[in-house]
Amino acid sequence: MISNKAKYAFRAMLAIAAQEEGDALTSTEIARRHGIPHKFLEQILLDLKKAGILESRRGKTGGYVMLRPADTISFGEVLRLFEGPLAPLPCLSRNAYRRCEDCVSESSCEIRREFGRAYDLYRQVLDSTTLGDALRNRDNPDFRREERAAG
Amino acid sequence: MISNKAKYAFRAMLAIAAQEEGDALTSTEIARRHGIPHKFLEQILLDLKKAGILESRRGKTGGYVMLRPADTISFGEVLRLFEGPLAPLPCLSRNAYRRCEDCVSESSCEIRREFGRAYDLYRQVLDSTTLGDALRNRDNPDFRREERAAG
DNA sequence: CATATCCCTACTAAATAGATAGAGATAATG
DNA sequence: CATTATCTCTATCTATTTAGTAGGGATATG
Repeated sequence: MISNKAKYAFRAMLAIAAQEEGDALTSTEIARRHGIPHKFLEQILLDLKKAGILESRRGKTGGYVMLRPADTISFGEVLRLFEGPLAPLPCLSRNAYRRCEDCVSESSCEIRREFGRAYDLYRQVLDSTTLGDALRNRDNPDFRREERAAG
Repeated sequence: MISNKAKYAFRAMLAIAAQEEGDALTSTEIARRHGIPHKFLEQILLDLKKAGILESRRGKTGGYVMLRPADTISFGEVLRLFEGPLAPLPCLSRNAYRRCEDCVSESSCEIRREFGRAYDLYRQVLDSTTLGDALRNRDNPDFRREERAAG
Protein backbone atom coordinates (compact mmCIF):
# COMPACT_ATOMS: atom_id res chain seq x y z
CA MET A 1 0.00 0.00 0.00
CA ILE A 2 1.22 3.47 -0.78
CA SER A 3 1.32 5.98 2.08
CA ASN A 4 -1.33 8.63 2.71
CA LYS A 5 1.38 11.15 2.07
CA ALA A 6 1.92 9.91 -1.47
CA LYS A 7 -1.80 9.66 -2.12
CA TYR A 8 -2.32 13.23 -0.90
CA ALA A 9 0.51 14.35 -3.15
CA PHE A 10 -1.18 12.81 -6.19
CA ARG A 11 -4.53 14.35 -5.32
CA ALA A 12 -2.94 17.75 -4.85
CA MET A 13 -0.92 17.63 -8.05
CA LEU A 14 -3.85 16.49 -10.15
CA ALA A 15 -5.91 19.36 -8.74
CA ILE A 16 -3.18 21.89 -9.46
CA ALA A 17 -2.48 20.51 -12.93
CA ALA A 18 -6.18 20.68 -13.76
CA GLN A 19 -6.28 24.44 -13.14
CA GLU A 20 -6.40 26.88 -15.99
CA GLU A 21 -2.89 27.85 -17.11
CA GLY A 22 -1.31 30.21 -14.56
CA ASP A 23 -4.21 29.99 -12.14
CA ALA A 24 -2.89 29.28 -8.64
CA LEU A 25 -4.56 26.91 -6.21
CA THR A 26 -4.16 27.34 -2.44
CA SER A 27 -3.28 24.61 0.03
CA THR A 28 -6.40 25.53 2.00
CA GLU A 29 -8.61 24.89 -0.99
CA ILE A 30 -6.96 21.57 -1.84
CA ALA A 31 -7.18 20.44 1.79
CA ARG A 32 -10.87 21.36 1.93
CA ARG A 33 -11.78 19.62 -1.31
CA HIS A 34 -10.07 16.36 -0.48
CA GLY A 35 -10.32 16.26 3.28
CA ILE A 36 -6.55 16.38 3.76
CA PRO A 37 -5.16 17.73 7.08
CA HIS A 38 -4.03 21.20 6.12
CA LYS A 39 -0.67 21.39 7.87
CA PHE A 40 0.22 17.95 6.63
CA LEU A 41 -0.58 18.98 3.10
CA GLU A 42 1.59 22.06 3.43
CA GLN A 43 4.61 19.84 4.11
CA ILE A 44 3.82 17.75 1.08
CA LEU A 45 3.47 20.77 -1.20
CA LEU A 46 6.74 22.09 0.12
CA ASP A 47 8.43 18.82 -0.77
CA LEU A 48 7.00 19.04 -4.28
CA LYS A 49 8.27 22.56 -4.58
CA LYS A 50 11.76 21.60 -3.39
CA ALA A 51 11.73 18.81 -5.95
CA GLY A 52 11.21 21.39 -8.67
CA ILE A 53 7.76 20.16 -9.61
CA LEU A 54 5.63 22.98 -8.21
CA GLU A 55 6.02 26.71 -7.99
CA SER A 56 4.46 28.82 -5.27
CA ARG A 57 3.32 32.37 -4.77
CA ARG A 58 3.05 33.80 -1.29
CA GLY A 59 0.68 36.36 0.12
CA LYS A 60 -2.98 37.00 -0.16
CA THR A 61 -3.38 35.90 -3.77
CA GLY A 62 -0.87 33.10 -3.37
CA GLY A 63 -1.07 29.42 -4.09
CA TYR A 64 0.60 26.73 -6.14
CA VAL A 65 1.05 26.23 -9.86
CA MET A 66 2.91 23.60 -11.88
CA LEU A 67 6.53 24.42 -12.59
CA ARG A 68 6.98 21.59 -15.08
CA PRO A 69 4.27 20.51 -17.55
CA ALA A 70 2.02 17.70 -16.32
CA ASP A 71 3.12 15.55 -19.23
CA THR A 72 6.69 15.46 -17.97
CA ILE A 73 5.79 14.22 -14.49
CA SER A 74 5.36 10.47 -14.16
CA PHE A 75 3.58 8.59 -11.40
CA GLY A 76 6.84 6.80 -10.72
CA GLU A 77 8.72 10.02 -10.11
CA VAL A 78 6.18 11.31 -7.60
CA LEU A 79 5.91 7.98 -5.84
CA ARG A 80 9.69 7.69 -5.47
CA LEU A 81 9.80 11.18 -4.03
CA PHE A 82 7.58 10.19 -1.12
CA GLU A 83 8.18 6.49 -0.71
CA GLY A 84 11.76 6.00 -1.79
CA PRO A 85 12.65 3.16 -4.17
CA LEU A 86 9.71 1.36 -5.78
CA ALA A 87 11.54 -1.94 -6.21
CA PRO A 88 10.48 -4.89 -4.07
CA LEU A 89 14.14 -5.78 -3.50
CA PRO A 90 17.10 -3.41 -3.10
CA CYS A 91 18.98 -5.36 -5.76
CA LEU A 92 16.25 -4.57 -8.30
CA SER A 93 16.35 -0.80 -7.87
CA ARG A 94 18.10 1.22 -10.55
CA ASN A 95 18.16 4.50 -8.69
CA ALA A 96 18.98 3.04 -5.30
CA TYR A 97 20.69 -0.25 -5.99
CA ARG A 98 21.90 -2.20 -2.98
CA ARG A 99 22.94 -5.80 -2.75
CA CYS A 100 20.96 -7.90 -0.25
CA GLU A 101 23.12 -8.49 2.84
CA ASP A 102 22.69 -12.23 2.61
CA CYS A 103 23.12 -12.42 -1.15
CA VAL A 104 25.21 -15.27 -2.49
CA SER A 105 24.69 -14.67 -6.19
CA GLU A 106 22.31 -12.21 -7.78
CA SER A 107 22.19 -13.97 -11.11
CA SER A 108 21.09 -17.21 -9.50
CA CYS A 109 18.69 -15.72 -6.93
CA GLU A 110 15.23 -17.12 -7.63
CA ILE A 111 13.52 -14.43 -5.58
CA ARG A 112 15.25 -11.71 -7.51
CA ARG A 113 14.44 -13.30 -10.84
CA GLU A 114 10.73 -13.78 -10.28
CA PHE A 115 10.17 -10.47 -8.51
CA GLY A 116 12.18 -8.84 -11.25
CA ARG A 117 9.75 -10.08 -13.88
CA ALA A 118 6.79 -8.69 -11.95
CA TYR A 119 8.44 -5.42 -11.02
CA ASP A 120 9.62 -4.65 -14.55
CA LEU A 121 6.03 -4.43 -15.73
CA TYR A 122 4.88 -2.43 -12.72
CA ARG A 123 7.69 0.07 -13.03
CA GLN A 124 7.29 0.45 -16.73
CA VAL A 125 3.65 1.49 -16.38
CA LEU A 126 4.30 3.91 -13.53
CA ASP A 127 7.32 5.48 -15.18
CA SER A 128 5.59 5.95 -18.51
CA THR A 129 2.27 7.27 -17.20
CA THR A 130 2.21 11.00 -16.55
CA LEU A 131 -0.14 13.26 -14.66
CA GLY A 132 -1.17 14.59 -18.04
CA ASP A 133 -2.18 11.10 -19.15
CA ALA A 134 -4.24 10.67 -16.01
CA LEU A 135 -6.10 13.92 -16.57
CA ARG A 136 -6.91 13.09 -20.16
CA ASN A 137 -7.92 9.52 -19.32
CA ARG A 138 -10.49 10.66 -16.82
CA ASP A 139 -12.66 12.02 -19.59
CA ASN A 140 -12.72 8.72 -21.47
CA PRO A 141 -12.78 5.99 -18.87
CA ASP A 142 -12.66 3.05 -21.25
CA PHE A 143 -9.72 4.41 -23.06
CA ARG A 144 -7.20 1.76 -24.12
CA ARG A 145 -3.70 3.00 -23.54
CA GLU A 146 -2.16 0.77 -26.20
CA GLU A 147 -4.10 2.56 -28.92
CA ARG A 148 -2.78 5.94 -27.94
CA ALA A 149 0.79 4.69 -27.77
CA ALA A 150 0.42 3.44 -31.30
CA GLY A 151 -1.19 6.64 -32.57
CA MET B 1 10.45 -3.14 -0.57
CA ILE B 2 9.33 -6.44 0.83
CA SER B 3 10.10 -7.19 4.48
CA ASN B 4 13.00 -9.33 5.65
CA LYS B 5 10.41 -11.67 7.07
CA ALA B 6 8.91 -12.32 3.65
CA LYS B 7 12.31 -12.67 2.05
CA TYR B 8 13.37 -15.19 4.69
CA ALA B 9 10.13 -17.08 4.09
CA PHE B 10 10.92 -17.37 0.39
CA ARG B 11 14.49 -18.50 1.04
CA ALA B 12 13.29 -21.10 3.51
CA MET B 13 10.53 -22.45 1.30
CA LEU B 14 12.75 -22.69 -1.74
CA ALA B 15 15.28 -24.63 0.34
CA ILE B 16 12.64 -27.00 1.67
CA ALA B 17 11.01 -27.47 -1.71
CA ALA B 18 14.39 -28.27 -3.26
CA GLN B 19 14.91 -31.23 -0.89
CA GLU B 20 14.46 -34.77 -2.08
CA GLU B 21 10.86 -35.93 -1.65
CA GLY B 22 10.12 -36.60 2.03
CA ASP B 23 13.52 -35.40 3.20
CA ALA B 24 13.06 -32.97 6.10
CA LEU B 25 15.12 -29.81 6.53
CA THR B 26 15.72 -28.28 9.97
CA SER B 27 15.31 -24.65 10.88
CA THR B 28 18.87 -24.68 12.20
CA GLU B 29 20.22 -25.75 8.83
CA ILE B 30 18.18 -23.18 6.90
CA ALA B 31 19.24 -20.43 9.29
CA ARG B 32 22.89 -21.42 8.95
CA ARG B 33 22.83 -21.58 5.16
CA HIS B 34 21.18 -18.22 4.66
CA GLY B 35 22.35 -16.28 7.70
CA ILE B 36 18.85 -15.89 9.10
CA PRO B 37 18.42 -15.33 12.87
CA HIS B 38 17.32 -18.73 14.08
CA LYS B 39 14.54 -17.79 16.48
CA PHE B 40 13.12 -15.38 13.96
CA LEU B 41 13.08 -18.07 11.32
CA GLU B 42 11.27 -20.43 13.67
CA GLN B 43 8.40 -17.95 13.88
CA ILE B 44 8.26 -17.71 10.13
CA LEU B 45 8.22 -21.46 9.63
CA LEU B 46 5.49 -21.73 12.22
CA ASP B 47 3.40 -19.23 10.27
CA LEU B 48 3.92 -21.25 7.11
CA LYS B 49 2.86 -24.37 8.93
CA LYS B 50 -0.28 -22.72 10.29
CA ALA B 51 -1.08 -21.56 6.78
CA GLY B 52 -1.09 -25.19 5.67
CA ILE B 53 1.94 -24.82 3.44
CA LEU B 54 4.53 -26.71 5.45
CA GLU B 55 4.46 -29.81 7.58
CA SER B 56 6.79 -30.40 10.50
CA ARG B 57 8.26 -33.30 12.39
CA ARG B 58 9.48 -32.83 15.94
CA GLY B 59 12.27 -34.50 17.81
CA LYS B 60 15.78 -35.45 16.99
CA THR B 61 15.19 -36.31 13.35
CA GLY B 62 12.68 -33.51 12.90
CA GLY B 63 12.46 -30.71 10.40
CA TYR B 64 10.16 -29.29 7.78
CA VAL B 65 8.76 -30.67 4.55
CA MET B 66 6.27 -29.26 2.03
CA LEU B 67 2.66 -30.08 2.77
CA ARG B 68 1.41 -28.83 -0.59
CA PRO B 69 3.32 -29.31 -3.86
CA ALA B 70 5.61 -26.43 -4.79
CA ASP B 71 3.66 -25.94 -8.01
CA THR B 72 0.52 -24.98 -6.10
CA ILE B 73 2.18 -22.24 -4.05
CA SER B 74 2.43 -18.87 -5.75
CA PHE B 75 4.73 -15.99 -4.85
CA GLY B 76 1.61 -13.89 -4.36
CA GLU B 77 0.18 -16.24 -1.77
CA VAL B 78 3.35 -16.28 0.32
CA LEU B 79 3.81 -12.55 0.04
CA ARG B 80 0.23 -11.86 1.17
CA LEU B 81 0.72 -14.15 4.11
CA PHE B 82 3.54 -12.01 5.47
CA GLU B 83 2.80 -8.56 4.11
CA GLY B 84 -0.96 -8.44 3.87
CA PRO B 85 -2.61 -7.10 0.71
CA LEU B 86 -0.29 -6.53 -2.26
CA ALA B 87 -2.39 -3.78 -3.80
CA PRO B 88 -1.02 -0.21 -3.78
CA LEU B 89 -4.49 1.09 -2.83
CA PRO B 90 -7.07 -0.58 -0.59
CA CYS B 91 -9.70 -0.10 -3.30
CA LEU B 92 -7.63 -2.24 -5.69
CA SER B 93 -7.37 -5.26 -3.43
CA ARG B 94 -9.59 -8.23 -4.23
CA ASN B 95 -8.97 -10.16 -1.03
CA ALA B 96 -9.02 -7.15 1.26
CA TYR B 97 -11.05 -4.52 -0.52
CA ARG B 98 -11.62 -1.25 1.32
CA ARG B 99 -12.80 2.05 -0.04
CA CYS B 100 -10.40 4.97 0.50
CA GLU B 101 -11.76 7.15 3.32
CA ASP B 102 -11.65 10.25 1.16
CA CYS B 103 -13.01 8.58 -1.96
CA VAL B 104 -15.56 10.52 -3.96
CA SER B 105 -15.95 8.13 -6.87
CA GLU B 106 -13.88 5.05 -7.57
CA SER B 107 -14.72 4.92 -11.23
CA SER B 108 -13.48 8.44 -11.78
CA CYS B 109 -10.41 8.27 -9.51
CA GLU B 110 -7.35 8.90 -11.64
CA ILE B 111 -5.00 7.48 -9.03
CA ARG B 112 -6.97 4.28 -8.84
CA ARG B 113 -7.12 3.94 -12.60
CA GLU B 114 -3.44 4.38 -13.30
CA PHE B 115 -2.22 2.36 -10.33
CA GLY B 116 -4.75 -0.28 -11.29
CA ARG B 117 -3.13 -0.68 -14.69
CA ALA B 118 0.30 -1.13 -13.14
CA TYR B 119 -0.83 -3.37 -10.33
CA ASP B 120 -2.80 -5.73 -12.57
CA LEU B 121 0.39 -6.75 -14.32
CA TYR B 122 2.39 -7.04 -11.11
CA ARG B 123 -0.24 -9.16 -9.43
CA GLN B 124 -0.74 -11.37 -12.40
CA VAL B 125 2.94 -12.34 -12.50
CA LEU B 126 3.18 -12.98 -8.77
CA ASP B 127 -0.05 -14.95 -8.60
CA SER B 128 0.83 -17.12 -11.56
CA THR B 129 4.45 -17.82 -10.66
CA THR B 130 4.92 -20.74 -8.27
CA LEU B 131 7.81 -21.91 -6.15
CA GLY B 132 8.04 -24.81 -8.56
CA ASP B 133 8.51 -22.42 -11.47
CA ALA B 134 11.25 -20.62 -9.59
CA LEU B 135 13.13 -23.85 -8.90
CA ARG B 136 12.96 -24.97 -12.51
CA ASN B 137 13.89 -21.53 -13.82
CA ARG B 138 17.10 -21.45 -11.81
CA ASP B 139 18.56 -24.18 -13.99
CA ASN B 140 17.90 -22.28 -17.22
CA PRO B 141 18.38 -18.62 -16.43
CA ASP B 142 17.48 -17.31 -19.89
CA PHE B 143 14.28 -19.25 -19.98
CA ARG B 144 11.40 -17.33 -21.56
CA ARG B 145 8.27 -17.86 -19.54
CA GLU B 146 5.92 -17.23 -22.45
CA GLU B 147 7.18 -20.34 -24.20
CA ARG B 148 6.41 -22.61 -21.29
CA ALA B 149 2.95 -21.13 -20.79
CA ALA B 150 2.21 -21.94 -24.43
CA GLY B 151 3.52 -25.51 -24.18
C1' DC C 1 17.45 -39.50 30.57
C1' DA C 2 20.15 -36.31 27.53
C1' DT C 3 19.66 -33.99 23.47
C1' DA C 4 17.87 -32.01 19.36
C1' DT C 5 14.29 -30.65 17.37
C1' DC C 6 9.70 -27.94 16.84
C1' DC C 7 6.00 -24.89 19.42
C1' DC C 8 4.34 -20.84 21.67
C1' DT C 9 4.17 -16.40 23.96
C1' DA C 10 6.01 -12.29 25.59
C1' DC C 11 8.95 -8.54 25.24
C1' DT C 12 11.87 -4.77 23.28
C1' DA C 13 14.42 -1.31 20.34
C1' DA C 14 14.40 1.28 16.25
C1' DA C 15 12.20 3.10 12.39
C1' DT C 16 8.24 4.88 9.95
C1' DA C 17 3.65 6.94 9.30
C1' DG C 18 0.67 10.37 10.10
C1' DA C 19 0.04 13.88 11.71
C1' DT C 20 0.01 18.50 15.15
C1' DA C 21 1.98 22.91 16.64
C1' DG C 22 3.82 27.25 16.43
C1' DA C 23 6.28 30.84 14.72
C1' DG C 24 8.23 33.31 10.72
C1' DA C 25 8.30 35.47 5.76
C1' DT C 26 5.74 37.66 2.10
C1' DA C 27 2.25 39.94 -0.46
C1' DA C 28 -2.23 42.20 -1.24
C1' DT C 29 -5.69 45.37 0.52
C1' DG C 30 -8.40 48.78 3.00
C1' DC D 1 0.75 50.89 7.58
C1' DA D 2 -1.87 47.40 10.01
C1' DT D 3 -4.53 43.36 8.86
C1' DT D 4 -5.02 39.22 6.82
C1' DA D 5 -4.19 35.28 3.97
C1' DT D 6 -0.99 32.98 2.16
C1' DC D 7 3.43 30.04 1.95
C1' DT D 8 7.91 28.42 4.83
C1' DC D 9 10.33 25.99 8.16
C1' DT D 10 11.38 23.21 12.25
C1' DA D 11 10.19 20.69 16.15
C1' DT D 12 7.44 17.47 18.45
C1' DC D 13 4.24 13.67 19.33
C1' DT D 14 1.75 9.16 19.10
C1' DA D 15 0.68 4.73 17.16
C1' DT D 16 2.10 1.15 14.39
C1' DT D 17 5.24 -1.82 12.20
C1' DT D 18 9.61 -4.13 11.68
C1' DA D 19 13.05 -6.96 13.12
C1' DG D 20 14.35 -9.18 16.08
C1' DT D 21 15.50 -11.43 21.32
C1' DA D 22 14.28 -14.36 25.14
C1' DG D 23 12.79 -18.11 27.54
C1' DG D 24 10.72 -21.53 28.08
C1' DG D 25 7.53 -25.96 26.91
C1' DA D 26 6.34 -30.27 23.98
C1' DT D 27 8.05 -34.24 21.56
C1' DA D 28 10.85 -37.67 19.54
C1' DT D 29 15.32 -40.30 19.22
C1' DG D 30 19.19 -42.84 20.91
